[in-house]
Amino acid sequence: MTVEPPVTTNMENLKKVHSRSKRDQIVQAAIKVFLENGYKATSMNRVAQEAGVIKATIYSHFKDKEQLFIAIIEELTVKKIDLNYEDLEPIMALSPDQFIDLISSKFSVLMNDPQYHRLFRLMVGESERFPELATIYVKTVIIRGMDLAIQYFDHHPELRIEDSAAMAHICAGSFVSLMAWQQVLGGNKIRPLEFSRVKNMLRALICERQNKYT
Amino acid sequence: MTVEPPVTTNMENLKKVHSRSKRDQIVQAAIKVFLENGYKATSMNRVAQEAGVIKATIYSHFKDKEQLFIAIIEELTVKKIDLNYEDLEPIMALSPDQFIDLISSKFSVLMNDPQYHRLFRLMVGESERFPELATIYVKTVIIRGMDLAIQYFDHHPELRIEDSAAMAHICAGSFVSLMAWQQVLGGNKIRPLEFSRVKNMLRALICERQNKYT
DNA sequence: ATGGTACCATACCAACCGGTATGGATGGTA
DNA sequence: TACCATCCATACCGGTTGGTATGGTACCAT
Repeated sequence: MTVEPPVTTNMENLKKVHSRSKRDQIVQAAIKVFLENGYKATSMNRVAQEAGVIKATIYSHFKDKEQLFIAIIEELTVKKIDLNYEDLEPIMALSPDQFIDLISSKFSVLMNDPQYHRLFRLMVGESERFPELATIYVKTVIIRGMDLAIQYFDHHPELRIEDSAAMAHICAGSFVSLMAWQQVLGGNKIRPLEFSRVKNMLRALICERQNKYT
Repeated sequence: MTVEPPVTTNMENLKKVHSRSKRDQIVQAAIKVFLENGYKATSMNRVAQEAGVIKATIYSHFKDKEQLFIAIIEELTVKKIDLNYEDLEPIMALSPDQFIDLISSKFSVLMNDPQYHRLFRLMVGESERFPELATIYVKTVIIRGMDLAIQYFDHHPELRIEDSAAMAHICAGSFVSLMAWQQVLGGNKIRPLEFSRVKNMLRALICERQNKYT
């Protein structure tokens, strides 16, 4: 399977031998390999090769494979996806139509990002072996995203939404599950369901509710 | 532990007469070990030990590890979950309220079944390495379940649902994603969201729509 | 120069992997 | 009785795994 390590002396990168850039090299390589192969099927030799680094160098920055894995998951969640807390005021002022457009555009990005699909696979697949990482993912990605919708619904009593958290979940869950079964599980090749159809249906559910009471 | 001595007449089996119960032992053990550890982290030695069988016996029934894995996934989908096609007539006659109760009760079972959570983890986690298995899962589980809801909405034009497939997805997706982030990812320990709240919100969205036009 | 640090290259380790081989025990069938 | 397939037990195979050891090189601050 694995080929013998290359004999190329690679110093093509910066001569900065200081640790920070080396650590980043390792993390970036580990992200790629872990996302492609999962935890158990990823070998440290492969990570070292991908990083252009010797294996002992990895172990001088990370205690073991598990710590490296934790580091890359944190990199992919708290440091990257971490939904930058934009000002809430202008968002709260949006019309329901505009708000649907806003969150749709955010989920649409995830729909079309193969790397995010791999992260999703990894988080779900390893959630029993690494429950603390699943917790990080829930806290930094899921809850933060849903809180935005909850606040919006709470600020718009004219929508007559009795349970804003449940409604926020229905919105977010519809989009996430669409990505899961269409992109991650490959349902788009069996029975495609357009993102816009779900978006429009959600909009109808929310906005026609509004009309009913105005 | 205890081996069943009497074997019923297995006529349908052509080649191996004595093998059926052994094969089932292996499959059941493999289900347990694969669901607990994932594909790569499952060793054939461990499966053999769990089945109370020697490793060579496994290889006399299955060509290799991959074929055994495929067999257990098929066992867990087409042969087990396979939503038994009950008569559609009585279901189509249900009121929206009753229909929501019906599908809620079905998803509620999955919500509280740890083995199904593990199957979900396995399917999502291995969907890139075993796309054909993900396809089986989509065809036998997801699509069959959604078709029921699609037909119901199509049979109830008074609900004024413009896109029955999108609506069916919103219902199913809301429940599945709830299981995913509450049970599979452990969100219930961070921010619990009751199944009944989502159910009631969905009912409100569907039924109040009906009232509006009657 | 000196010492310290960060890295590379290679080799090495015990443990385990998927899978096979051999040889003996059992039990049903003819 | 003899046969034959199934299964057990053990040992074995080449290869890979996570992780370590050794020894050497380039750099940097003193």
